[in-house]
Formats: sequence, C-alpha cells, structure tokens
Amino acid sequence: MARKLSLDGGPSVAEEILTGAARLFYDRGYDATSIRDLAETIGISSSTLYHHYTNKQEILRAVLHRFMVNFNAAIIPVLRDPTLSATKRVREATRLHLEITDERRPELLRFTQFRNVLDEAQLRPLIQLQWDYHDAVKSVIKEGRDTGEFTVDDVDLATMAILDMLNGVRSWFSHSGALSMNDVVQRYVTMIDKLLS
Amino acid sequence: MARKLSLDGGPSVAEEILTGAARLFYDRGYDATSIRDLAETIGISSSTLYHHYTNKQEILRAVLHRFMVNFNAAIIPVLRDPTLSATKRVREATRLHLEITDERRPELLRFTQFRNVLDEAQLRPLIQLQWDYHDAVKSVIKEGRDTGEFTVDDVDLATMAILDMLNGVRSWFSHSGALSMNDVVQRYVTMIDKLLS
DNA sequence: GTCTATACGCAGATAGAC
DNA sequence: GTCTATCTGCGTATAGAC
Repeated sequence: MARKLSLDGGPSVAEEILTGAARLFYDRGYDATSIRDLAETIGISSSTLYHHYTNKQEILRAVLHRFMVNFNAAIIPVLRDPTLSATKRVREATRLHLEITDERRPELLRFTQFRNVLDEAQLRPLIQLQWDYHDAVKSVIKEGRDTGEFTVDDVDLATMAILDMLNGVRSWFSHSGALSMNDVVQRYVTMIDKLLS
Repeated sequence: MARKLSLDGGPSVAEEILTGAARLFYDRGYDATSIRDLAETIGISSSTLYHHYTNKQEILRAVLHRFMVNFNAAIIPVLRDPTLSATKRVREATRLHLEITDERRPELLRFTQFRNVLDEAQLRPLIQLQWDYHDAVKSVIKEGRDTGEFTVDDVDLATMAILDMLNGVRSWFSHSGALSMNDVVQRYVTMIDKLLS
C-alpha cells in the first residue's frame, strides 16, 4: 500500500480492495464473502490480495477506519464552529450526518444481517410481525394527535424516530453504568413526551 | 419437536436448543457459531440437533420468531388499551419495550457484529473515533444548554437518543419511497429542535 | 430420539515461479 | 506485484446402528 493514487490518478489496488470489500460485505455480510469472491470482483487473484493486506480481518478494519476518519473530518469542524450558534451547528451536523451515511451506505456495513442468512419465505412472517408492532405504535400516536394530546407533523417519521431511539438503547446501555434501567426509562419517557409536544 | 414441555415441566430439547442458540449467536455471531459448538453447549450430539431442526438457518428463524411473538403479545394490547389515554399507553409501552429488550437481550441478536470479527487492539482506535464524534455532539448540546438555547435534563441521554434516531434512518429510508432525503432532513431537524426544547 | 462415524466441499492462507 | 498451484482444517449435513 505504497501510495494513495496510481500515476494516472485512479484509485490504487489497495483502495479498490476496500471499496469492493465494503460493497460485498454490505450486500452479503462479512462471513458470507470469501476472499476468492472479493478477488474475483476486483479482477485480481486471491493471493494478490494478501500482498496488500495481511488477512481478511484487516480489510474489514481498514474499510471501517477509512469511513470513520472521513466522517469525523466532515462533521466535527461544523460542530465546533465558533461563528455559528449551537442551534445552527446542530442543524448543519444533522444534515451532514444523514447525507453522508446515506451516500456511503455500503461502508457503514449496516449489514442486512439476517437478510443474508434467511431466505425470502422465512423472512416474510418475521417482517410482518415487526410491521404489526410498528403499526400499533403509529396508531396510538395518530390517536393522540386527533385528541389533541400530541402535536406531530409527520406521524410516520415520528414513529420511526421513537422506535430508533428505543431500539438504540440496548446497544449502549450497561447495568454497570451510573444509571439504572429505571432511570433510563424515566428520562426516555420525558424526552418522548417532549418530542410529541 | 413434539411438545413444549417435557413431563417434569422442564424445557424440551427443542426449546433448549433455541435458548442455547440465542446465547451463542449473541455472543459469537451466527456464522461464528458452529453446529458442533451449539450441540456441545447443550450437551447433545450434533446429529441430534438435526432431528429437531432441519438446518442451522431454521434454528435462527425459530429463535427470532419466538422472541417476536412474545414481544408483540406483551406490548400490542397495551398500545391498544381503550381504558387508558394515549399518553399513558405510550408511557407504558416505552417501559415495556425497554425492559423486555433488556431482559431478553440475547434473543434480539443485536450481534456484537464487528466485535466478533476484530480483536481488541484493532477495535480500540475505531471506538476512540466514535467517541470523538459523540463527545463533539455532547459538547454542542451542553453549550446550547448553557446559553439558554436548549433545555435538556440529561445531556448524555439526549445525546444518545439523538444519535440513535439519526443512525436509525439508514435502516428504513429508501430513495424509492414518498419522501426524499431532504424531506427527512427537514423533519428530523424539526423533531430534534423540539426534543431540545 | 440419540448416538458414532464419516462424506464432502470450501474456507483462509501460503509457497514459490515470473 | 501478480500469478498458479496447493496445503490444511473445519464447516454443514448425512448414514445407519442402537
């Protein structure tokens, strides 16, 4: 991995590998992507791949690292911009976060997860169950809006925002931290009350 | 998989397999868990496993299905309870959602994902980069609170809630849907403004 | 319904010529 | 720096006795 770009300005082989890997890992999952698959996609032999990276793990690490460095470089300066009010900084960062994660979706490797593993017929009933739950949440928000308890512009998006907030908790909450699950529940109830006005 | 419970009231082998699989899939990831590992954990031979389930995929499907059925059964009735106001229903469902997903964490299979694949030394710098970003977001919220632009009880939790909302978008947003990414950005800016008062 | 033994393929990774 | 050829182990799944 000598240089970033070859002489004609195109991407180096090392970078082509990362881009190809991001694509395959995103589409198929990490385990389901073989070294041979990856090499073939790029148009090189599998042993050439080992000339550029020591192993498969290292390719994944490099994909993630490249993305995160670029992401932080784009957003952190905005969040710290002393010439803007905090409100404006948050708005701009919100826009950047959404746009970058959209444009570079494969590199985020938000793996289709089970979609790689299960086939269509197996997934359908699971997806249906998820929709049942989502629809129930959406309905109660709509009712609350109709009775005047809530003020919501877009019921669908408010639904997704709340579900994502809730589902996100389990990825960072720890029982060994300062807050108990009850503390988290109390505070989330308050925040959701505010979100719904 | 004849019956749900054996005669002494303990879990059947079929159910033990699901519980064991949930645990291993959660700890190690689906691909990294071999049939042999799973059989050994339960204390049966790998071929006995194939007597109860046709293949590995089917075990994963059954784990997910069991969880989702139980989850919906616990929460949807609350969301539809006609004797409670919408506000109370949302609060109760929020509590249930958080508590169930906490208690049955392995069955959600919110896989450690890359944590299975990368070793500690590889992960550390990636985690640091993520913290850099989180800290920057936290800081701007704190500043906004200090200047009176925002009203926030718990800065840390507000930070996580907002990040989870934002990160969640990419899992459901589609360019072929009714809303453009710009529409989503506008509405999320509005919702986050409200969340921060 | 559970076991032992085994088929069979494909995975990650390496050797060594050019 | 790229290739062809190959090593070696472990994966899922099955056969068939008890």
